Amino acid sequence: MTDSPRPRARGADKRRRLTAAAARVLHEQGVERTTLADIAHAADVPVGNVYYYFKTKDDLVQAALSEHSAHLAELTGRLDELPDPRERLKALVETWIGQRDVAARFGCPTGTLAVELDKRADGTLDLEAGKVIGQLVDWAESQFRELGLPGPHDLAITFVAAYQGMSLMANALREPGIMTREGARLIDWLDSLAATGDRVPAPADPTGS
Amino acid sequence: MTDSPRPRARGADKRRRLTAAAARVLHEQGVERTTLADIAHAADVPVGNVYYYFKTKDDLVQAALSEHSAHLAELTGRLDELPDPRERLKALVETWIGQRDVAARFGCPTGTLAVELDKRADGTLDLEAGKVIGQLVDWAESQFRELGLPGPHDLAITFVAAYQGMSLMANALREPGIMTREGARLIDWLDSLAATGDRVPAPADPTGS
DNA sequence: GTCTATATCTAGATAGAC
DNA sequence: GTCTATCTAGATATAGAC
Repeated sequence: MTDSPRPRARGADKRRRLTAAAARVLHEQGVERTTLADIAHAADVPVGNVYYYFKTKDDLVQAALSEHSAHLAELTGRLDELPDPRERLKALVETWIGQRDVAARFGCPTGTLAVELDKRADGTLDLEAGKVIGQLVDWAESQFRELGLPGPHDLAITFVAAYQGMSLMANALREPGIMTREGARLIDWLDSLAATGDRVPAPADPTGS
Repeated sequence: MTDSPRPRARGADKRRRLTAAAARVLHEQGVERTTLADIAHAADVPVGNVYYYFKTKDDLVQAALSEHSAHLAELTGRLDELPDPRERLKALVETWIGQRDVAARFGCPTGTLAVELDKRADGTLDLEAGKVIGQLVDWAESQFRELGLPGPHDLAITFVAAYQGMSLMANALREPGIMTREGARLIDWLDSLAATGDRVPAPADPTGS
């Protein structure tokens, strides 16, 4: 508030570098196998200096999750500019297919983080990754609702589950082609929706599809 | 070799207990967060004694994977007694739904293990969990082939990916209901197959499963 | 604000007594 | 064959010099 002569100019830069490095390295190596030295080295910051910007390792994990969340928000924000909700969903699948090589090597950044954090018994970060996945579900649900499809929430769950499933399989079997084939199948599924019912209401069919 | 008066009677028992405890605890806590003391305690074996049965921690992880593989083989072996391949697949999905609570808390044992091991850069165990998933894919592929459906391998990938996806989502969002709803959807999908193409012959296929 | 040196703690692994 | 005591490495975190 007082006139501080921007003493944190380079400091903020280092914090940003550490956050970006954490997001990348934690995705590649997982939380438990990654040391602070790994992140510091990737960010080109002296090891001991990390604690000036982040009090604990978990704070860095939280920062990485925020990074993923912001990245997702930016991506969906761009997709929102497309006029048709169905085209937005299909474009998202295309994005995933485009990242098939990294998915086959390291899996979905948020999904694999969720798997690892869910193993925690203490209530520290075990649900934080789930929130980011929930953010994606919410966005997808909005698209399905805008399309007038019945059960938009369940459709969104199915949609995101398909992405997580194909990412895990591509990763476990080290086959990027799984992303391509399952992605195409997912797009077909999006196209098939409402082709059956067409009209909006859908009397009383909670099962959908 | 000589007539040893079964000195390994209790020894073999302890090894079995350690393997079973490893499978359970590694599923619940993950590999990196689980200590040898955790496994020893769960197996009711003194901590230092573990090394008499397993040279390294990774040996215990491998033993847990073998346990999961054997469990899967036993399960599919029972399903193979059903006359119709489609019923076998549907019965498997029912089994998964029946385990929804543990899936929502800890995820699929093999799938979460695969996610964690895939993060390893060294070539130690990073592909071992993928082999167990491949074992499931192979079994499912046999069923689809026996049904005379085109592209049985890809169908098997889709099938297992759906399972992994719904397990991960149920786990990340802590909602067992996802297993129920997505499981029902998966069964509907199985029923819908071949409704399109009707089955092309494959009348007497000697290779079939 | 930045960084080095170091304290502390934990877990994997081993030596050797019983 | 069983178990205890201990060694050692490495990682988080801190104290304090610059």
